[in-house]
Amino acid sequence: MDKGGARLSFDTADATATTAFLHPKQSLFGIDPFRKSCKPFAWKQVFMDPVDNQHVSLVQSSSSSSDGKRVVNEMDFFANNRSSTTQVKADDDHVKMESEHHGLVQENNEPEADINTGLNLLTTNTASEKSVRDHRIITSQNQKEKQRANQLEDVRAELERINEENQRLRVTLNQMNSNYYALQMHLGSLMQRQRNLRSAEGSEANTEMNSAIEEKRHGVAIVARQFMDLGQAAKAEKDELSESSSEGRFQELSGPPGNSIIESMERRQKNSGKNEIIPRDIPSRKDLMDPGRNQREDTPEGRSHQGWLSHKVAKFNTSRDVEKAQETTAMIRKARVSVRARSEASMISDGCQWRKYGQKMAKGNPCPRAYYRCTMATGCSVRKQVQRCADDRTILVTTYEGNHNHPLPPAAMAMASTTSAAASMLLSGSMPSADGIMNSNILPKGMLPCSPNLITLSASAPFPSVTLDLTYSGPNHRPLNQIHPPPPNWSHNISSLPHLLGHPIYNQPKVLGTLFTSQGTEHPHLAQNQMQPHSMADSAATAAAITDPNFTAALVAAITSIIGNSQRDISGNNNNSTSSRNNGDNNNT
DNA sequence: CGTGTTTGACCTGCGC
DNA sequence: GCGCAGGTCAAACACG
Repeated sequence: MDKGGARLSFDTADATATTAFLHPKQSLFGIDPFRKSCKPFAWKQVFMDPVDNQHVSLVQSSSSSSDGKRVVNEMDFFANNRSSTTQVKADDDHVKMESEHHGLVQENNEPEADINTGLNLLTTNTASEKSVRDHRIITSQNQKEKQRANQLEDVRAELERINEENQRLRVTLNQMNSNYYALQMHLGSLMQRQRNLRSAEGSEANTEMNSAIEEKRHGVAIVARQFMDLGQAAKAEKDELSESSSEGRFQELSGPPGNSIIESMERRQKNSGKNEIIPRDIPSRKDLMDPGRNQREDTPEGRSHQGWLSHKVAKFNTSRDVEKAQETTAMIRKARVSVRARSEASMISDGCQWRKYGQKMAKGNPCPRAYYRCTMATGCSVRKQVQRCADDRTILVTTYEGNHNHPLPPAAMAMASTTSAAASMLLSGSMPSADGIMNSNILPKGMLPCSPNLITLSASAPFPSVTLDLTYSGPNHRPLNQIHPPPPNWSHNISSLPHLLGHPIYNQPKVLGTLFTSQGTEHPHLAQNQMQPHSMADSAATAAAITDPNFTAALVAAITSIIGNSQRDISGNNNNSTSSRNNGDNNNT
């Protein structure tokens, strides 16, 4: 029996249920008064073995037998562990309690059984002793009530504690799920790139790749850890890793998906440079952490902050590399994820805190574009633009840029992870070649910006972007997970890929292989080289990421979060006074 | 008085 | 070089 007592609940055949809380140190003697009032000769008894404090018995007496004998039912809950025997004896008007009674084993349901309640009480028929016995019974009942109340409070407190624990675990689980989805996509992109490299390089490169695979395995584990702790911790981790591993490759593998834009851009640079090694551009990272600094970083003072990887910079610090690094910086900074959602509110709730720093009238749109900066941490580089769609003003287009350098609240995790994963997918998973998506525009014209498609990739200048369309609520629009036949031009239409969602069989490398094969070649590298600007492989790789059911789940989580928050936002904004100065803006979400 | 918003000025990149 | 458009800055302002 549990140390804190046991809760016994019986539902006997005659529909009487008795519940008692027992303390191991206490033997209980309980008589059901209600039942007794109905059936004067029926009673129940619950008691505990005083010897081992673990033996609990229920004794039930019934007056139903026609010959006047009581039928006693005993339930022994610990019969297997039983070392001493407690006997139960029922009598017409009293319970005889004997002192220590050992050695006699009485079978259940045996009438005329002796009773040993273990209370060490001697009972007779004298009035004084009866009153004493009654007093003890009452005292026992009072104690039982107190015990019960205490137990209830304990249980209640325990329940609250468990509930809190549950909430924490749920939050943790959500975070881990999001991280998992992002990681999976990241891994898929890495494997795709590995495949390309393997085919492109000779046996020497293959040897190198094998070591990379080993590093990758290690790196992925580290990725998971890093992704849980974005920001300085990840930065420090990278620093540490860079000292103990082969240089560039390991770093790119160990980057957390949250920072995968950076990694991806560097990968892009590598690939575009025909595998030449590009230095990890320090300003680019710094730029992400503090974009306002990027205009000042040309000064020696600005460069003085680059020390944490200066030994690498010196290694590859050619003017060409610097130039490429600057391009990388720009690309990283420009990589964007747009979210289209229907909202009456001026801003969708994404769990972060934002400060408006500007507003501008954009050409071709009567609605002003608002500029926000994340204020959850000093130096956080994330910015977002909020603008209503010109064609449908109920649609709010929110464009995110950059990576948070701080832990996110649970409410922000879904959106942040989704946008980060989308950006990662855009910049890495779909980029087997350098020129792939950047020089192509996968989208058919007219996809942007108000199409009802879920995901839209655009690599058109000046920066790559991915649009998550959450306006899928129309009656003519199908649910996300519903299976659709792929449209004929699906390979060029990433936004139609959600039509394939719901196929659980996909695993990204297989999908990639299948897609390459379906293109008519089994050699990814060959396929890549044969690709048109509207790259099939690019599309396929991205398709693999998007069609991953896990990505769907991440998206759905984000959508749910957004919709829920958005609706709360709406009601919240409706409560706000219609402040003209705020122009309906509510920065704190 | 601190915080956040507004808004005109300024900067930057790009196309011509 | 010039003009345009997007993006950012920062002083002024409003609000609690």
